[in-house]
Amino acid sequence: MLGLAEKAPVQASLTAEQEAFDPREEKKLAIALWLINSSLTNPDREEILRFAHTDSLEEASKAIYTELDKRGLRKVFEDIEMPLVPIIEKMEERGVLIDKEALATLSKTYHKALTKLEKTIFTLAGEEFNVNSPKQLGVILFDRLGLTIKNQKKTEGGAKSTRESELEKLRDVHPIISHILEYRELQKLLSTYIDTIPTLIGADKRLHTTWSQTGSTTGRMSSQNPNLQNIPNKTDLGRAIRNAFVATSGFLLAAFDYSQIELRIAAFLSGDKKLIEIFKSGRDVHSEVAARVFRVGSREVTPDMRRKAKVINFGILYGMGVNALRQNLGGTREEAQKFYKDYFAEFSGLAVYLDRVKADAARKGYTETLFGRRRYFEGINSPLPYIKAGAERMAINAPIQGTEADILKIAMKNIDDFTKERGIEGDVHPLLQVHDELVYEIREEMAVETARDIEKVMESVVPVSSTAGIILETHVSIGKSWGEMAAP
DNA sequence: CGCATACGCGCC
DNA sequence: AAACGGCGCGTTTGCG
Repeated sequence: MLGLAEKAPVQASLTAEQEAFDPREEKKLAIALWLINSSLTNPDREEILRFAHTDSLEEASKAIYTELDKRGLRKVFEDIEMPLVPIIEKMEERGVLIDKEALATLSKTYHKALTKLEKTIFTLAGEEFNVNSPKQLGVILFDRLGLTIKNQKKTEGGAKSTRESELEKLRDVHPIISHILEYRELQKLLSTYIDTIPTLIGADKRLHTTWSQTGSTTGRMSSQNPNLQNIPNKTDLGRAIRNAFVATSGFLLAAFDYSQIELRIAAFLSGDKKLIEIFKSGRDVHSEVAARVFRVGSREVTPDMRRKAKVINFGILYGMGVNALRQNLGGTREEAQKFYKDYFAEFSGLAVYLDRVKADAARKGYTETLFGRRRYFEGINSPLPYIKAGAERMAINAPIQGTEADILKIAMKNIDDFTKERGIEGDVHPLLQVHDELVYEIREEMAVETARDIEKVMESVVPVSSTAGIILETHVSIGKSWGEMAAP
């Protein structure tokens, strides 16, 4: 059947030199290359060789390190990324203990509820269909039941979207909607977490994710098989999954998170006087921002004013425009426009900074974090407005998210150093990194004391002289599981 | 049948 | 239309 010429294996043959090249050196090369061009996430050997237009790793090595120095990335490489390599290896090796029975219990409960919801949905729809299929669901909702949404969002492929934010608009229009939303939630929790995690547990009853040190364009880490950076936290049903992430006997879990770290970074990178003052005051940032934008006293801030301030505060970090702001706030375009204008009139230092980041990115082609990590932007000078605007949003976010990534990576190293200095490496094990949070397993009798020390180590990662006096406030909580943690 | 894509959604 | 940055992944669907 198969001719010999067909299906010839397209395997790149390894040269003797490539065979002999130290795998650890190759791993370092991959990291160096990613620092040079962070679009190349998780670069493989092929990418490394392609960069230097060679089939010799030795040659590629020279080219890559030369380029690393040329772009001023040596310090990021040596001081941030290299020390992290063995730490990540230890994290992968140790893994995190999973309470399989807890997940089995959840599975039973949620499957029962799911089946019940499905029945109700079929009754309300008047027929059976696959609720997991957006296509079939769309037919039921928009054709058979004739439900309509004004300004109905379309999907990439042109179909009427059934995503949550659209269904929310129909919640009060038809009783099937709330059931579908509940069904979606349970289905997601079961298929992605509750019924999948148990299949990935090792003989040691622990979950060993694979961490990617070079997994994002901004400097962040990523996690795969499974992704432990998106374990549910928002809803009670989802958060219950965290109860299954437990400490080994004789240990406790300790979670440390940097409070509002991205906004703090935006404050000191921009040098915005008022935002800096708010953080230095130690008060609630969203309330204080609301007070200033709406020109009321701190005590006169209503929950709705705070909510709006929170939306725009987060939006800033992502380069959000007026339209996206309106989308999030509800309300009219004019209201959103006024709010947007008032915000930047008040925080003018932030406005100037954001413009400067865009201008610098356009001029130089890249942005830099506090520590010099770079991200390049293909489309920053594109004649196509939407391409340029897209690149500008990424450019605004990159120094902020990237500085956060730098800080977390340095924190991991400094905590590792701290435990070695104390001679307690065997009592303090890093388990997880979730972008602004670190989770450790610490020997029970020393957990509280050590947690307080680690908290201080984290707050000292960047000297206040570099943060305009803003403290990188860190919160710690301790518990037997990731789901039931409390301040010590 | 395996694979890529569309869609949707979990986290920060 | 979309209009907000960064990830990984499950299910469905259509294709070869």
